[in-house]
Amino acid sequence: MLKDFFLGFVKIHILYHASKEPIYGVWIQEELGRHGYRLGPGTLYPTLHRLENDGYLEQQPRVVGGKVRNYYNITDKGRDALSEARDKIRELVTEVIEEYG
Amino acid sequence: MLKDFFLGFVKIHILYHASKEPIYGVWIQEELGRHGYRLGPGTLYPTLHRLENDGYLEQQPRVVGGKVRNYYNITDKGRDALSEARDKIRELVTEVIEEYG
DNA sequence: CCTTTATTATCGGATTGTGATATTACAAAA
DNA sequence: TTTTGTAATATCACAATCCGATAATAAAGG
Repeated sequence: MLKDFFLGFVKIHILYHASKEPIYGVWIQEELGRHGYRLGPGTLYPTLHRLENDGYLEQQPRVVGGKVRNYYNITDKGRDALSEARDKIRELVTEVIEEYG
Repeated sequence: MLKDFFLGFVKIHILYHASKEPIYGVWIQEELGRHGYRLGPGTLYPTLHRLENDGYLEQQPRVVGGKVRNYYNITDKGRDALSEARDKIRELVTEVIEEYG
């Protein structure tokens, strides 16, 4: 079910949060959990790496409480993708959900 | 880009249209094109087959103008998935797009 | 040291995505 | 009744992705 329909949603959530402030793995995992998306590390980290590899995010490791955390910031390309995603979401909403039409 | 974020959107569009009336390959391909989603037969048909295989759609072949067309209807499971998708879309909208918040 | 805790990394196999190409089946034309 | 045209669907092959399970890392506290 996640895979079938909602992994794109998850990626857009990630871009959105990264556009507000730097994020890191465990934090975004919990944030996604609050939205009902439960993904394990085997899905989460490859996804972050791919978003980075494809140029949507960039890494910025920091030491916090003695532990290294890989913070991610959104890139310009990521902002563009987020902007396009917003358009597509609006379209989807007006098509599929009547109340916003 | 399609693959990275929007294939779930495409599948939800398909479920939505199949919930309104029976659809078939070329028609939904053109309909998706109107929304800016261009997918070739190598993506479209396996996607339809998978949706059928997973129980979201069911086939109903008809002969139209002498040609066989595989019409697809949505199933109960498909309606459930569409309903869940609507919830997730609402959530995504209020989170990612301020004007609907 | 050893243990705990937080965080990130990797592995393996099944599934999926996709461009290119082939197939089907009927209609119309020859 | 063979050939040609055409709308629609099917398949192939290979790369990319998904994801549970498991491992690795590194610092803090004992």
